[in-house]
Amino acid sequence: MSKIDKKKKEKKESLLATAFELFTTTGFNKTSISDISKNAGVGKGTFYLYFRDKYDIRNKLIAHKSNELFNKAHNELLKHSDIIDIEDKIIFIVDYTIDELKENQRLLNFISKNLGWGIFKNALTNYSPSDENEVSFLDYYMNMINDDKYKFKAPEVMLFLIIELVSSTCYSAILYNEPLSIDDLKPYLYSTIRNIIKDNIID
Amino acid sequence: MSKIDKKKKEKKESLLATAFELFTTTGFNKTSISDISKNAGVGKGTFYLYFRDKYDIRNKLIAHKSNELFNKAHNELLKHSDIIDIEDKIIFIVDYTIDELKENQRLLNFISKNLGWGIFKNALTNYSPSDENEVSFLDYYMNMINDDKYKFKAPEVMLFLIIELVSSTCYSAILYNEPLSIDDLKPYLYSTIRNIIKDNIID
Amino acid sequence: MSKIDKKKKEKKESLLATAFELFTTTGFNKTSISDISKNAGVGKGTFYLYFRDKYDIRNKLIAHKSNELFNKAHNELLKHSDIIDIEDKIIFIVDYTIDELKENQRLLNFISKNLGWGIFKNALTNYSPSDENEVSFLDYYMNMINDDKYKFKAPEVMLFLIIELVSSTCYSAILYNEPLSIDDLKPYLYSTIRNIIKDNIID
Amino acid sequence: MSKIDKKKKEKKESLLATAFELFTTTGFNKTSISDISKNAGVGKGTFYLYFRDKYDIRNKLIAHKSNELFNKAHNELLKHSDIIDIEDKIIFIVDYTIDELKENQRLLNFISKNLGWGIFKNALTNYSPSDENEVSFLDYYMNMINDDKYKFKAPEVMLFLIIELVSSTCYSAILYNEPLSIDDLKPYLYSTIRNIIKDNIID
DNA sequence: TATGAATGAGGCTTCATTCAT
DNA sequence: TATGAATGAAGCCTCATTCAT
Repeated sequence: MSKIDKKKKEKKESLLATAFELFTTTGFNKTSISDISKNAGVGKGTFYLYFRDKYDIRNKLIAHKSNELFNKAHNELLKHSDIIDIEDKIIFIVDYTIDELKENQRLLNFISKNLGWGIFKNALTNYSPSDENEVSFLDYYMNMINDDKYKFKAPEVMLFLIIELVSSTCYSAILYNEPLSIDDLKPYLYSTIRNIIKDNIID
Repeated sequence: MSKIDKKKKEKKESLLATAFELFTTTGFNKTSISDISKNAGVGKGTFYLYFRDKYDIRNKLIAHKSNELFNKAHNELLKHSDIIDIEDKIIFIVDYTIDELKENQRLLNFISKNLGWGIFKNALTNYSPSDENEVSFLDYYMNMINDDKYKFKAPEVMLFLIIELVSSTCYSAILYNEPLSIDDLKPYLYSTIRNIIKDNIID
Repeated sequence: MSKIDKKKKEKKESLLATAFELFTTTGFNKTSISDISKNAGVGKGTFYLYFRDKYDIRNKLIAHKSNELFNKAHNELLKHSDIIDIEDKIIFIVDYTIDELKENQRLLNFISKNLGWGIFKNALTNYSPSDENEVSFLDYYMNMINDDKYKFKAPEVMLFLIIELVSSTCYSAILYNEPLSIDDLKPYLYSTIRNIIKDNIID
Repeated sequence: MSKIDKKKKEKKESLLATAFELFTTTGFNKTSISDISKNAGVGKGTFYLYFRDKYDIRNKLIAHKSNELFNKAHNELLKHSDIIDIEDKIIFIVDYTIDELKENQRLLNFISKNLGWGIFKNALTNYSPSDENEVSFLDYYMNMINDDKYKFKAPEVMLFLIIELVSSTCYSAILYNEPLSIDDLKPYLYSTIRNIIKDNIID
């Protein structure tokens, strides 16, 4: 990579990092492009060389951060060869992700406020891993489904239900302990998830 | 009520109605207080006599509209004396509400974007019915729980799970048919809800 | 007129006067709305209460200034009851106007750069004199034509040719003495104008 | 010409052609140097190697295009050896040029908006024909004057009057048919031109 | 010569809020 | 109470120009 390309990448990453920082502390609406540029140490015009507008950089951040999150969980799962059932695998990933978000509440806040099924799917589907170690989550999920000993009626719906349930309940539980703490919530949540999965098995 | 008080109420209601109209068509961010006042037929300064700012009127709208929604469902349920089990009652309310939102997607859009468990609970708890016919949803729900033949471990958590699951999945399904239409989703959804309830029964 | 209306009129006129001042000294392109507001002693937002944008205020200025100019000439002509022929009348008006512009080169610069037949006609036709002493130039001209002892083939074309000829040649002659001074140009110009008029007489 | 010089000329001409294209379609103000460079297929910095700024390239374009126009008319006139009188020659050139502009209204728009006597004379005087076939219009005109059977009082003033009259009236007539179409205007225009010329003859 | 990334001044416009009437 | 004129901060975005490569 040439010296110029390296500088370009640096700038872009500086902008992304700064935007994330500001979005999660100050809030998306209250963060201006001016703020982002200034804090990233680049000119205001430079922002527009890399992103169309505030929404553009936000969407790219969501895609990036979501995938990062799932890749971490995925890599962790790989280390546990004893987890075989899909139920257990999904619970593991959910649990790992929840714990991550518990540690990084700003990330949770940012993702939750912005991540619906639409953007989520879009982010995970369109995301082309630039790093070899990255894995498309949807591919990974479908492989998991296919490798399982059971067949499922509607795996996509199953994923949809689980993701929406987890993301919306965690938001409130982790950030506000409302109506109960995340640790207290977990048993109910996981039991519900297992039920969703069982419901989907074709006998 | 004096003539002056009537005029005051009229103005306030005109502002609320206009704000709802504009929030749901133009969007919250793109609606200015100027727009609201102008369309409500009152002066811009008048807005500030009744509401602190845009967020204030939005929150009041959410509380109002949410409760309206649940009251409609509640009144409808009263007509069905044959529905006795709490499972069936809850499904009935959810189903009725979903159908309402299907018919009024602008309302869905407005509420979903803004309604998390926090605001929801706040809205439903703090809402003091100004009309005799209105009923506090939380009171109503707790009565339903107590009247049932079963006892439940954590009724609030149960409600939390159901509300979050329903509201987040419906948003995507009704508005975008993603990942499937609301009618196709219903069986999965209701089955999951029944499981959540069953899980909570104390044997 | 109420106190408020008086203040409004004051602001508007301050903006118009300042804009004219800046357009004619600094140039239209180099004048920003910020400049106009600041120099007019009003807030930037106030500008937008009275004018849509820079082009709006410019057009209103052109209409206003053009009519002012012609009204002066008209009023002067009224004092010369000995000028009877339309040829003489037109020459008088042209001559008077040229002399005015000679004294007010900034006005000339402003009008010439912006005044084509289209805007000119528009300005003079649509201009509704708010002052009793003002007269619509086009009405005035057509009256002159009708009152004359001769009939004319195409009075509008005649006016068109004269206006375009005068305005375009004066610009260069007055402002730059190119290719000759306005005083040296006058004989040629007036002779040409008389020829244009004679050409149009229906025998 | 070396290969490098040829490439340089290519770039310059590409810039000129692109600028003309953009100025006449998008408008001078709305065309940025970025647009010009990009569409010309060269780097933005390259623009500054050949032109000082946007005004510089515009002026060069005016000079170039104006002369091109008159050269075409001149070459056409050469084919008509039967046109001898200066009156007829001038009318021929004017008529030919008007017809050209009628066919190329974008060119008319571009030139008219920018071409006053000052720039015009500048363009035609300073223009050093780089091509052998090109002729300096002013030289050509003065030759025509000297060769004629009559002597003229002020040939330059005569030219000035004619050019300003034609260019300002044509703009409105060709582009907007205001106040009449160019074809309807021609008789009045040519008659006026002939009068201007006759007025200038020294008996 | 040629490039195009980087800059930041500067323009336009909106809008929440105030306050004199 | 009710109004809406006035404000100016703040946001967005463009673009001429420079300069390291």
